[in-house]
Amino acid sequence: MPRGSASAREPLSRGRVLRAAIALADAEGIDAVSMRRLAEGLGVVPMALYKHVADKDDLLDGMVDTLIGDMPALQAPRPTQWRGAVRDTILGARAVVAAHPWARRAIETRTVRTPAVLGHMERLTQLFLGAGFSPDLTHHVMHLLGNRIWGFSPELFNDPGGAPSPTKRRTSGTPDPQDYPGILLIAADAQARRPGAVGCDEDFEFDFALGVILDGVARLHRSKWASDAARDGG
Amino acid sequence: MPRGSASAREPLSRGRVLRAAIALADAEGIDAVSMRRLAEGLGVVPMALYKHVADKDDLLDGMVDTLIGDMPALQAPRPTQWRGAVRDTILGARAVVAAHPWARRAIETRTVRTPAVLGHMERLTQLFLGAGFSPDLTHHVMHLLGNRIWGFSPELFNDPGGAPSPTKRRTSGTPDPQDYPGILLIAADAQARRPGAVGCDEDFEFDFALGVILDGVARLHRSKWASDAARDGG
DNA sequence: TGACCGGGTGTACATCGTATGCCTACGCTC
DNA sequence: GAGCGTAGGCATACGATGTACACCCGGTCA
Repeated sequence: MPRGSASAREPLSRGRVLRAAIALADAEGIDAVSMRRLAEGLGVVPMALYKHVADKDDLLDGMVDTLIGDMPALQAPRPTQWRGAVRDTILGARAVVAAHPWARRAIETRTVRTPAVLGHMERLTQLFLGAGFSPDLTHHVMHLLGNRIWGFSPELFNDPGGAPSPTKRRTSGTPDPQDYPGILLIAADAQARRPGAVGCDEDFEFDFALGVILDGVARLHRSKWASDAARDGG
Repeated sequence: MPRGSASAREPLSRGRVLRAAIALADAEGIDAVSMRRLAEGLGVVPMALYKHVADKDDLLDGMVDTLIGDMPALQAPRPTQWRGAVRDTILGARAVVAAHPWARRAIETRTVRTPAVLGHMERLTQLFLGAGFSPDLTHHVMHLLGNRIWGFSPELFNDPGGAPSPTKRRTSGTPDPQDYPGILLIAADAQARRPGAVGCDEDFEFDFALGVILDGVARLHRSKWASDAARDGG
């Protein structure tokens, strides 16, 4: 009865819920995604969502999963091209994550491994194995890449999220820049190299770091690190 | 009146609040740290905490800050020893973080840079600058290290936190291991190398990754990467 | 003496996730 | 068609959380 018009509202589904949640997070940030706000946007009562989603954790997992499901998959590259293929795969992931500012934090906080997440990890793993990397080295390389496989690295100097309101943070004294001459020096240097820019060039930093890592990996691979059976105590 | 004994309770202070919060997090996990639980443990009403802490974010910031303040600072090393000094500094941080399981997640989610955080970053920065790294290269190296400066890297394969209760996660189907042969292969290989072990050898993976990164950095430094003025378009 | 003020108290509110039970419409079998 | 299980949306309610706001008490200082 309270339902203004009993029109043929298309029924909910897990996919529709997840897509609505992603849209809401895109529009208003991840903190705006509460079961109540989400249900409201779908013209439905909050508890209705629980027919399609186990709980809020499952919702977040689903959001991350559908997002990562959108990441492009490359055609099988030639084994000699593994370096470029890895870079392309990771930069493709980076593009997807960059389009959804909430995704970085969401991926970091998720704990379970959903199919799309595993699929992305599997593709990268196959690139290394296909290039002749040993399973052992491949394993270590995946750890070495860490969250960089998702196309992001922690923001060391920038502040993610909104600007810290100036009225807050009164209890802990604001640190004095003069106490950190080294940081000040590299900040000034960066500023001089990119006049007018705010913050660091995250895209450059990411590609730089990825390059250093893949160079190191390539060197290990060439040195037949993989074929040495006994490398540590175990 | 409700205060059982009006004994001379030692007054609260920011330090006492933060130490109590850390102890609570150590004992029962970070989720147990609510303003109410914390106040209860201190024999005080919840709102009393707000006289020493701006809000819950400030509390978390303070916890991280005092924790990082405990990290050991090395004596100034000789410039030729920068690699070992960096490694020791980071492994020292790792030891502190490892002693407080909640710290990893807490550090990741914090956004503001508190004095102790900046101090740790400053010390590392100085190690590179002192070894003759250019400010530019030092800057990139700090980004390259990322969260690894805190002594942890994302857990790719393990599940942090409590075991996922088997009754949950019913909505999204559990993935079939057979769909991920590459991951399965490296997991089986790791299992064969360390029979009876559960999960990955995080300590080894961390040191391995740190070694690859520092090797790459050393090579860049030796190749006088820093002295090339024009390296990209900008 | 009286004003101030640092610090602890009490009450109250908005918001959140979600347990539980009900109600309705559809599709199945007999 | 009669009976009925089931999927999906609804209504209510509970406990927990962060924190705004007003108060009050004991000291210090003019």
